[in-house]
Amino acid sequence: MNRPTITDLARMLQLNASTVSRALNDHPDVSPETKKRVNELARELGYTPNQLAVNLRKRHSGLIALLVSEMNMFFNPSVFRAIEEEIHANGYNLIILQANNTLSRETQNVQICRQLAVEGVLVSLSAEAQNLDHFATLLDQKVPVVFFDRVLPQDHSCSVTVDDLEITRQAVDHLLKKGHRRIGGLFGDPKLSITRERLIGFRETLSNAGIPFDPQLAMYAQNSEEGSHCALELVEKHQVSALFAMSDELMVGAVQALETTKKKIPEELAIIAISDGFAPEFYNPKITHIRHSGYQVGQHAAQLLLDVIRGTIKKPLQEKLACQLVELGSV
Amino acid sequence: MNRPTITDLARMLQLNASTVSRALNDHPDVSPETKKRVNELARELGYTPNQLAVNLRKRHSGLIALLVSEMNMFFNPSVFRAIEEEIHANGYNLIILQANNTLSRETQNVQICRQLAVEGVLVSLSAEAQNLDHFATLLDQKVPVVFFDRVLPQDHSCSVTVDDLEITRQAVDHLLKKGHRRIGGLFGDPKLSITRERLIGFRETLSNAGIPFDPQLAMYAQNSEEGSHCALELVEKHQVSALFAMSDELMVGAVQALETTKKKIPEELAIIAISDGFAPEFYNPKITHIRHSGYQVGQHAAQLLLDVIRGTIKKPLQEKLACQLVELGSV
DNA sequence: AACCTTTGTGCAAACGTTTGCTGTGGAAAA
DNA sequence: TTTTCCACAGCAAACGTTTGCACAAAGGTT
Repeated sequence: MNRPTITDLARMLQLNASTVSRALNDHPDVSPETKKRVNELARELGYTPNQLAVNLRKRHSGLIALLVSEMNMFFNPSVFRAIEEEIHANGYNLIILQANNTLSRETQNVQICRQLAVEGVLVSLSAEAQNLDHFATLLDQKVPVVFFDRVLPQDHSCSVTVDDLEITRQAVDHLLKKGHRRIGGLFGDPKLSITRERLIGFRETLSNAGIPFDPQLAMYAQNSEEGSHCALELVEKHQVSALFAMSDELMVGAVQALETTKKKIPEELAIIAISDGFAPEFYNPKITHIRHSGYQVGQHAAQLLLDVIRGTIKKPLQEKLACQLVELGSV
Repeated sequence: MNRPTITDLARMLQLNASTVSRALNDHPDVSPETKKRVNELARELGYTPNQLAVNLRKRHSGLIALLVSEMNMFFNPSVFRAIEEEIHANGYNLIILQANNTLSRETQNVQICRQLAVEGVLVSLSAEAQNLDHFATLLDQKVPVVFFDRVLPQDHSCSVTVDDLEITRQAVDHLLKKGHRRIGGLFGDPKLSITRERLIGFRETLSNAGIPFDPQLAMYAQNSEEGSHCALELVEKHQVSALFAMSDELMVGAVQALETTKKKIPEELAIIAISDGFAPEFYNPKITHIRHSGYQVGQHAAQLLLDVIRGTIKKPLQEKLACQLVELGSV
C-alpha cells in the first residue's frame, strides 16, 4: 500500500477519521482503549501524518526562513549552526535563502517566505538594502521578523546586533593603551551600517585620545585580497604601527600581506580584529580580537524570534550583545 | 482584507474558482480577455497562491532537504552556496538539517524529510553512519537521494565525490617529485570513508615509490588543535621534511604550529593539503594544495539530484570529480 | 421518574487549490 | 436547416487533516 492516511486507519478500525485524528493527538475526548488500538495500528503501518495536509488545515508551515546576504566562511557557519539548533529544538524547520547581496534576490526571497507561509523570518540584510520597503508584504501580514548582524541603523524592528561603536572603541582603546598612536583601520563595504558605525567608533576613539583623524589611515576593502593591499599601503606608505581590522576576512588579508614584509608581529606591528574567534587561531602569534560570536548572535536572534512567534514579546526589542576582548599575541 | 484567495477573486469577477485558477496558470481553455481581467485584479490585490494548498493538492512540497553532518567553516559555505543557487534556479527551496555528527539526529532528520514530503534529499553522512538503514523510509518511498562528499564506500546509490585515492596520490607524488622521502600525513576521523581512502592513497603512493610505510608518520587528528600537536610531533620528533594534510582544518592547525618553530616554509619544511582553496590564501607563502572545490561538489550533487527528480536519469550514478594541483609557495 | 451531566463517537465543513467532466452558445461544415 | 465542432466556463470532487457541533448511551442528581 501507499502511505497510509488517517482515513485508511479509520476504515480498518471501523472508526471515523475524526476519532482517529483525536486519538493520535491524544485528545481527552477519546477513550484510552480506542487510543491504544489506533496507536498500535498506526505504528504497525508506519503511519506518519501528511504534513502538507496538516499545514493547510492549520494554516501554518512549521517553517522558519533564514534570509542571508551571502554565504561567508567567516561568520555564517556558526550563525547557521546556532539558528538551526534553536529552531529545531522548538519543532520548526529551517529554510535558507541567500540574496547574493542583491536587492532583487532579497525581494524575491521575501516573496518566497510569504508564499510558503513561513512562521517567522530571520534576516541579515544585503548591502543593497537601504530600507525595508521590500519587507512590507511580510510585515503587513504580521509575520514575525527578526533582523540580526546586518540591520538598518534607525529601524525599530526586532533585532540582535552588537554595539559596533563600543566594540570598536574597545579594540582601538586596547591599541592606544599599548602605546600606539598611528593606527590604521581596515573597513568593509561602506554601504553596510556595521561599517559606518565601526568607522565612527574608530574616529571617535582616536579623537577622544587627542589624535586627529587622518582619513588616509581608514581604508575600505571588499574582500581579503583588497584587505592585503590596503594593509600593505598602511604599513609601508603610511607607516602605521598598528592595524585594526573590522572583520575576519580583512584581518586574514592583512596578516597574509604582512607576512611578506619583514615586520614582526607584534613587536614591529600590532594587529587587532573583530572576529568570531576561529581565524585568529590560524596564526602564530594568534590574533588579539574582540570576540563577536556568530553562535551567540544566531542563538539570541532565534530565541527572540521564537518569543515573538509565541507572543511572549509584545513590543519590538533591539538587543545589543556584549563582546569581550580576547588578548593573544598580536598586540 | 486578509490575504485574498482564488475564491475571492472568483467572487469579485463573477467567475468560478476553477476558471480563475486556469487563468492564472495560463491554461489554453480560458479566453485571453478573461485572463487579462483575472491577472489585473490579481496584481491589484497582490494575490499570491497559497503554497500550502497547492502543495496538498499537487502532493509535493517544492522542498529539497540538505542533510549535513555538521556546520564547518571550511567546506560548507561554498557547498551550501552552490546547492542553494542550483536548487533555487529550478524553483525549489532548500531546507537544511544538521546532524551534529550523531546517528540519532541523522535518523530524526530523515523522518523530517519524509514528513515534510521533500522531493529530494542531498546527504553528507555523519561519521557515525556505517550503513543506510536509517534512510530506508526514504528510499522505500523512492524519494530521490544523492549522497556527496561523505558517502558509504561500497554503496550503489547516486553520489558525487572526488577520487580520494587519486587526489592523495597527486599530492604525495608532488612531494616525492620535489625530492621528499620522509613525509608525514595528517588524517581526520578514521570512521569516515574519505579518511580511510586517503590514507590508503597515501600508503600506496609511498610504497610505489619504494618507501616503506611508517605508521608513526600517519597521524589522526580530529580538529585543527590536534592537527597542530600532530604536526609538531611529526616535524620535531620524527623529522619529516614534508607534510600532507587531508583537509583545510588540519592544514591550518599544522601551519599554525609550524610558525612556532623556526622552520622556514618551504625551504626547511614543505606542506601540501587537500583544500577548497580559501584557507591556503591565508598564509605566506600560500599553501600548495589539491583543489577540492566545495562549490563544484555542491553544484554537481544538486544537478544530479534534479536529474533524478526529473527522471532524466534512470540508473544510480556515481560521479567522481577531478581535482587539480594548485602549486603555490609552500612546497 | 424526569432531568442533567458526562463520556465517547460521528458528521460535515473547512483549509485553498487543481482538474476531469459536463454543458452552453455560436461558428463552421454538411 | 441540421449537424458537428470548438472555445470557453462552471460543477464538483479531491488532496489529508482538524474541529465545532450534534448526538447517543450511560451514569448521577433532584
